[in-house]
Amino acid sequence: MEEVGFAHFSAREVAKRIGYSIGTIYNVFGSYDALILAINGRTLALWRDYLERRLEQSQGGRLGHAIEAYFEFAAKHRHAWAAIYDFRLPDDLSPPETYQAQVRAIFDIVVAEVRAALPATRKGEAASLTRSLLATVHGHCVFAMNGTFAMLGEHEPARAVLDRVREAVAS
Amino acid sequence: MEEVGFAHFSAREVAKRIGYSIGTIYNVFGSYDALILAINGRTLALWRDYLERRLEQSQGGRLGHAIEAYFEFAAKHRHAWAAIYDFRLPDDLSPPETYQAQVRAIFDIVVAEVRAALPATRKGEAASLTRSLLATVHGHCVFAMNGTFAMLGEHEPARAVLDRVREAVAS
DNA sequence: TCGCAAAATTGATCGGCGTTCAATTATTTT
DNA sequence: AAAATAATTGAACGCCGATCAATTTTGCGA
Repeated sequence: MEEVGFAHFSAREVAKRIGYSIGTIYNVFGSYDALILAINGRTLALWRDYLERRLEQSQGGRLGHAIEAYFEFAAKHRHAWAAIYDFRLPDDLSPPETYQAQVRAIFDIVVAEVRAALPATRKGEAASLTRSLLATVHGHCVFAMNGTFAMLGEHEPARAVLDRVREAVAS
Repeated sequence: MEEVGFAHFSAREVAKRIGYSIGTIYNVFGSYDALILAINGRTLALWRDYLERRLEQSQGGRLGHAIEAYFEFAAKHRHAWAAIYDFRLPDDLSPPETYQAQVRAIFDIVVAEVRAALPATRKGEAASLTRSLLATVHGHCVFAMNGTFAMLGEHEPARAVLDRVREAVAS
């Protein structure tokens, strides 16, 4: 996935590379979708690790470092990161609980940082504000990675989104 | 595309539905990627029309109406809208100029609204701020459409993003 | 109207994909 | 060693994007 990206990823190629047959892949994962979900879940775990390590070695400006971690991970693992969003389950299915837990684990890390950055009177907004700020950072990261920002003449997406986050926390 | 979504879209099915053979599709569009680009370009045009009409019948709170238009269009044309972002050209290619012009046309409409909402002293920031706010709205729309917000307990994404936009314009 | 060059259209063919499942091989248990 | 269980295989199916020689349709000058 990392190498070829979501569009050119194939279960057959996975089988070839690990020295098993295509049938074994299906015995283990059950379906193509489940294989993708397993890979994306693993990517989320790597992403959380990356974020945690990046925050460990951070003293001040922790929100800024969290944003940098978001952009850096997406840049270092373009294809694997994009696959998280390129893949969509059929409308009538939800991701497995283990997958949802991975998403919430990343969310929880960021909530703690946002809450710490908020004045005492606003700490109750932390969860709601974090959802919004994650979406904000994600939007900037998407436009940075897919060329939309380049098309519109934006060359400092990380700085732009940090401005947005600071405004929201300070408002 | 509208009907089956990017993942299940196929040039062969298009040929079947319009009563031509697969070969003719390739003679006209040249490649699968070019066909997708043509469809996505058309979706962008529909999107711009939708935005323009929505702003025509708007007196005050025009930025709010623009955001609503973003969300409404994405919801009304889920699959076609998602296809704009699901499709990625090979890394060494840029979208054709006509496609880029469609993107800029939408951008220009929003810049005018942002500029109008900005105090005189800040109108110079309009372009840069609009790029950032478009990314902000896009991020919220993505999380609303792909279930991330539902997973995290956010049920009013449009309200949240309007808060962000107002903060940025008023900051 | 006819003949013919240019343009448009076709669909068989190729290699590759997700998916299935009867057959086979390997492992464990008795 | 034999039987039972588990793991693995890969041919077969229908679909896909892509190609291109063969065919059909169109346009136009004589």
